[in-house]
Amino acid sequence: MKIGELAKRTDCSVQTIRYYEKEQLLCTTQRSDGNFRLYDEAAIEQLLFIKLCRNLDLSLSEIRQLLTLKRSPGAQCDQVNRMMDEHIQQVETRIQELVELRKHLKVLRRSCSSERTIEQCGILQTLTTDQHKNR
Amino acid sequence: MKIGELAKRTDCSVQTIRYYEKEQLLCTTQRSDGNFRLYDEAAIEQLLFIKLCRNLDLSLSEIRQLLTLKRSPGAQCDQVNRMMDEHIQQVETRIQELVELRKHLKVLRRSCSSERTIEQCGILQTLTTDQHKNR
DNA sequence: TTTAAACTCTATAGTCACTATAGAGTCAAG
DNA sequence: CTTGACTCTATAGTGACTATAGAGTTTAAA
Repeated sequence: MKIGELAKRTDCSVQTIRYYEKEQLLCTTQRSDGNFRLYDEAAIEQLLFIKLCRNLDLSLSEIRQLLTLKRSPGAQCDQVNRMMDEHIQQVETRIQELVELRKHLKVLRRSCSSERTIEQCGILQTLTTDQHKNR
Repeated sequence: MKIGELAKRTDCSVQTIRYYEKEQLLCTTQRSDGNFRLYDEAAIEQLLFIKLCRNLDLSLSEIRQLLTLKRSPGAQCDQVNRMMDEHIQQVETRIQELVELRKHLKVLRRSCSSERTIEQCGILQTLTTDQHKNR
């Protein structure tokens, strides 16, 4: 299977696959006579695993760690658990930040209506006034 | 006031100030004999305005638009309102995504406990099994 | 007065996870 | 044998900075 078919079967772009290889998330593969990458079914598995992790917003570095761990089945899985806990914490924090942000944005948005000129614009006025609070 | 003092008074790094100048968020300033940038109080105002907008997660491009609008006080402020509405929508969407993600992560995390080996690791097992669902 | 420290300058590279492009080579069908 | 679809490598771009190198400027102390 050449890279194009792998891309199609995993719904991943060709460039991304090459990028993952460079980043050591996929092993270097056999090459054909014409220097084309050749993949087997295991490559599909590996790539789908990576995609799944990316959907969970894990970084490539985190995924690299997981892949390494997968290769030592006897080790304790504390490290996997710790990574997940940290990751969940990061997501929690980001949600909190965004909820706060949304609140601010809505307050700000309510301070203006469409019929005004820039000069009267409640949003710009609020922003301009708030500058001074930040000093 | 030289760039270092401006940085201190706005709690902004020197590099960031130079970056904003390059990106046309701050005007080019007078220079001293030794080619140092010289700022006045208005620069503080402008920079604080930018910081405030960045805290609202507005992009530099959005902020550039706001700054341009601020300079034409007679114009209608529809554009400001529209930008804010779009921005709020983006934040909403991202919050929804992250809430979904958090749910997935928590389910996944509950599938494992610390005393297991990698081989028994519920997280890795789930991820490895889920691969197949995605095909 | 020298010299050292602290500041400033420009230009460039790095971050992350890709995406896009150029320019060249490979391969199968018609 | 040529066309078109594919593949290869290498490089640059994204956004909003951060970090570095190597040079010049200014201020204060020795």
